[in-house]
Amino acid sequence: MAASIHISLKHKSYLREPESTELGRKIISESIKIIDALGFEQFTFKKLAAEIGSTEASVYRYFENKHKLLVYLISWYWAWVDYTVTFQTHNLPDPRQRLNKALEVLVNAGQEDDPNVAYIDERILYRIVVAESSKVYLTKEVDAENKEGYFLEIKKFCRHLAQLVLAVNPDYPYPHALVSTAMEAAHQQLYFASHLPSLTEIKYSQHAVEETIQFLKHLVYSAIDNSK
Amino acid sequence: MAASIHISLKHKSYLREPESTELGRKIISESIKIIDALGFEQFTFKKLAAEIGSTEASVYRYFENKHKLLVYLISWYWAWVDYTVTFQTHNLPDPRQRLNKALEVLVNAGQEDDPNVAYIDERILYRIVVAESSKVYLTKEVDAENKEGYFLEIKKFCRHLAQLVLAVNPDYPYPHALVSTAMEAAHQQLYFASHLPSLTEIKYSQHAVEETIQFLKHLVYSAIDNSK
DNA sequence: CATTTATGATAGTATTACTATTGTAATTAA
DNA sequence: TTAATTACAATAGTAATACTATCATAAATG
Repeated sequence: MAASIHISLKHKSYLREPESTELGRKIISESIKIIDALGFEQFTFKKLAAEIGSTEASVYRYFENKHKLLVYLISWYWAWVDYTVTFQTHNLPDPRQRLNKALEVLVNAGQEDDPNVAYIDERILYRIVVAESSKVYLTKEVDAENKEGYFLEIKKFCRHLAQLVLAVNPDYPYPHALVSTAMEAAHQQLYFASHLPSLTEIKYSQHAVEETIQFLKHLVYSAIDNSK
Repeated sequence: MAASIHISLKHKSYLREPESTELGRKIISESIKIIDALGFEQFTFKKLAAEIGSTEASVYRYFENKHKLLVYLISWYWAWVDYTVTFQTHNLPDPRQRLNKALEVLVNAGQEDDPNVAYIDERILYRIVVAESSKVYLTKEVDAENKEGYFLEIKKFCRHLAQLVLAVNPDYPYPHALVSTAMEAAHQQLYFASHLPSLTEIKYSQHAVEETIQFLKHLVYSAIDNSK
């Protein structure tokens, strides 16, 4: 198990920093469990407050609304994945090895003993990311929230992956489009495997993650190696 | 302009068939406009009823809730795209030509004079599909709704595209995963181009559609042609 | 020791997401 | 032609949601 780390976000989707207080950390850890159990639509601050033995009003002192809490969780996740990829590719000399490892982390994140944080269960958070993450930007407020910097972490990770792609082939013309597609596909294919299996060849089993990695690697390298 | 067509769905996301009455058709056409204008979260049956000069209770006789109305709209869209692809590829002899055309329709749908239906504005519906379609299956009810057949249309179109892929190369191992990825990517890349431009090379302009088609064709054919 | 800060307790509001009932005009069936 | 069905509008009402506001108090800080 890696040493304890601290992930800090570049924006303020929160009103008060949740990492800094006991109540704040309970809000994070318990909201992860409830969103996973009920889905984001059925998740309310009232249910959360009841679960942590606090009140709605107290939760509202940390986050303006549940959407901003989701933004926080998803941003935290991308910052954490970015850190994990940096960490895991650190000593790999070959660009292909680095991209391989990055894709493995992208699909596998939350399954292994990556760097972790005590009050966040990355495995459950990963399920939330798979099922709920597109809801953070598929709203009418996307442009305003983008200006506030709410998507800096996902953009940073996208840039990071795109650089790994360009290190393999500097002539590939769509590095960001390719990796943003792969980032979404990683989660979607796992979701399809367990809920809409006729949309994918990936089988819902203990090998789903490996199959998804295989699919993504084939997709990504076929595209990269087929340029110039 | 193609002859008027009738799209009928295989499931009953509705309580009463909206195509069969004046009020039903008004519910469909006006809900498309309001969801596009306000986003799905801000859309309510009360606002819809006010706009069409009816009442909430009357709208509830057609759809149990707004989620099922969205399921109806998105299902209708996929059935319509499937029909359009069938129509447009009908006389093309070469498998690559057919797959090309299918990808063009996928990205372009709603921009051209495809087969249409009087009370549905396909261009506006297309914007809804881009921004809201993943919300139909990213819910806790996905398995129950899948059993009800709510996703038959998207699955059918996925199967259709996968067959076109296999006609090009029968040895490609992930036809469904590839086309479900492409279906999502088509919409996502257009959305990113206009709201999160650093996630893609596609520029928000009158050429965004063409650039997306280029990207997708490169992605799909690289993968297909790199097998066996 | 004074004061700020964090939280809890409680109350209240507007909106949402419905359900139920009733009256009536238009269709359809006998 | 009349009787029965249906489609819809009008109205009322409920429980839950998504907040906002106020006040008291305990704990931390200066």
